[in-house]
Formats: sequence, C-alpha cells, structure tokens
Amino acid sequence: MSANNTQFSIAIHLMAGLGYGVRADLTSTDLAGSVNACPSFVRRILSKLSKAGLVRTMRGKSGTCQLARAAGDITLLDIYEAVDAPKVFAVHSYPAQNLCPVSCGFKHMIDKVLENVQLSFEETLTKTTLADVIEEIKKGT
Amino acid sequence: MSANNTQFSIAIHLMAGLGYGVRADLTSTDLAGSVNACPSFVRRILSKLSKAGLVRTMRGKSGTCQLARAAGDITLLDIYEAVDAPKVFAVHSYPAQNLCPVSCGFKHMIDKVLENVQLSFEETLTKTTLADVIEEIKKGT
DNA sequence: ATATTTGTTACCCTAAAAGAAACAATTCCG
DNA sequence: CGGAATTGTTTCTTTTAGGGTAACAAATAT
Repeated sequence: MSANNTQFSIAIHLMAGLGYGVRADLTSTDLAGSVNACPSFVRRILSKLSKAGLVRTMRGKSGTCQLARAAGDITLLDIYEAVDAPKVFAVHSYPAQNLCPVSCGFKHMIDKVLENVQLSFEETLTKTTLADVIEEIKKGT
Repeated sequence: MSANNTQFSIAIHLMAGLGYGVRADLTSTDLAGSVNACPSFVRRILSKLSKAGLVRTMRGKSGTCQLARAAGDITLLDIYEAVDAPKVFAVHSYPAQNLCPVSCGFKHMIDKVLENVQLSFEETLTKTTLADVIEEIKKGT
C-alpha cells in the first residue's frame, strides 16, 4: 500500500481517535498504535492538522494532542484541506500540439471541468462532521 | 509526471479528439499525436473505451476508431467507468488493533463515507456530456 | 501475400508516498 | 539546573502504482 495518498483517510482516523472520548488527549505514539503506522509519520500529519488549527498540541514532557474545537464544528472538508490531499482526479500534462485544435483547447476545458467537479466534491465533504464520523464508528461496533 | 492516474483525463482527451469533427475516424497514432503519448499506451486506453461500448474500433489495414454513439449521449461518468479510474480518495489499510474501538470501527465507517462521497461525485459526472466538453474546447480556442 | 492497424503482454523507468531514524526544540518535573 | 519525554522537522530508504516503450499476436483491406 503506497503511491496512493491515504493521508486524508489517516487524518480522519487520527481526528476520530482524538474525539472518541477514551481520553481527551493522546500522544502521537498512542495514535500511531491505533492507525498502525509509525509515530513519525503520524506526527507529520498531526503537524498539518495543528497548523490548520484543528488540533492543539503541547510539546515537552507529557506533551499531548487534543481537538482544538468541538467535533461537531469540524467537517471533513476542514480535514481534507488541512492535509492538502490530492484533487479528485489528475490531469495529464503534455506539450500542446499546435496543429491540433483539441490538443490546444483541452487544457482550458479540463481545468474548468475539474474545478466544477472538485467544488461539488468539497461541498459534499462539508455535510459530514467529525461528530457524525465518531457516531458512525460507535454505531458500527 | 507519474504515480498519479491520468487515464480518465487522457480518455476524455481521446474521446474529444474522436468527436471533435476534424475527421470521423482516427487511428491510435493520430490520437497519440494529439495527446502526446505513445500509440501503445493510447491503444491500451482505447481498448477499454471500446470494451465499454463508447468507441467502435476496426482492426486490420486502414483500421480506425470512431465514437460508438453521439457525443451528446456520452457522459463523463461513462468515460470514468470505462477506464476504471481510482476512487475520489484512497483509504489506508491496516491490521485493526483489537484494543482500540476506533481502530476496530474505522473501516466500516470510512467505507460508508467513501461510498456516499463517491456516489455524489459520480452524480456530478453525469451532468457533463462529451458534447459539452467539445463545445467548451471550441469556445476556448 | 503483404502491409497496416488494433489488441495484448511484458518489461523498464520514474516519481509519489509511506517507513524509519535521527535530531532539534520544547517543556515538565524532580 | 539537569534529565526525561514529547512534538516538530529533516533526511534517507523502501515500496509501489503507473506511464513509456517495444514486441508481437490477431485481424483485415488491398
């Protein structure tokens, strides 16, 4: 499993871990255990979440992480943006063939299509909050 | 540029090339010129489009490709499905940590979220047809 | 028959992303 | 003050998905 980008998914997992309620604050090692990834990688993602203001971290001895605000006030879009996950689809890049009208006009068109689709995707992400996610986890177990 | 999946984008390019109207039928080499990829790779994608019934191909000498139906009757979703492009986001896989409720319930939850988001994404793809795409290209040049 | 084209396979190369380790920066606590 | 523990950041390695390319089988027009 690699050469995809799973940081969005992992970030949701981390946030759910922090919001679940076992304990209010956890260390990167605690979280790494739940995700089954190495603490260093977890910290890289946590750092992004912290910079985005979704997580409050404390350095130093007995340093921990906790949610910066209520789970109901955090949407999946917040998390998606925090980790700077890839777009919904990738566009091939190529040197335009000047003789071919499709080749010349394609970039402009596909950028427009991607923008529309991306916006629509992000709109749907706003409809689910971290609280919904946590509730669904509790329901499923 | 690699380790992304650009086949959806390339497939749209190919379909636009076929539907643009320069000529009704083109060879994989013609199309490869427009996309600026090697003919072999283009054929791999064309083959998928053909199997999905979006493109009609003819083998042998003076073999060609053409759209199997009107551009207005082909949506972006048809193309997306034909090339079996990746989902809107990837989910990390990991062995569940039995002690942790989040770890145990996460998979179920994230699959559900992905399904919802994916369906919504695909719904928006149905709203754009190949004819729209071609028109947009013509407008842009 | 021959030439030309699609269809398919196989292999290589590249780049993205995860895994891991190291170390700096910070802070608690004795 | 000093040591221990934790986050933050960098660096390097490893893995792997996917594009690039070539080769060749299958098909068909001439």
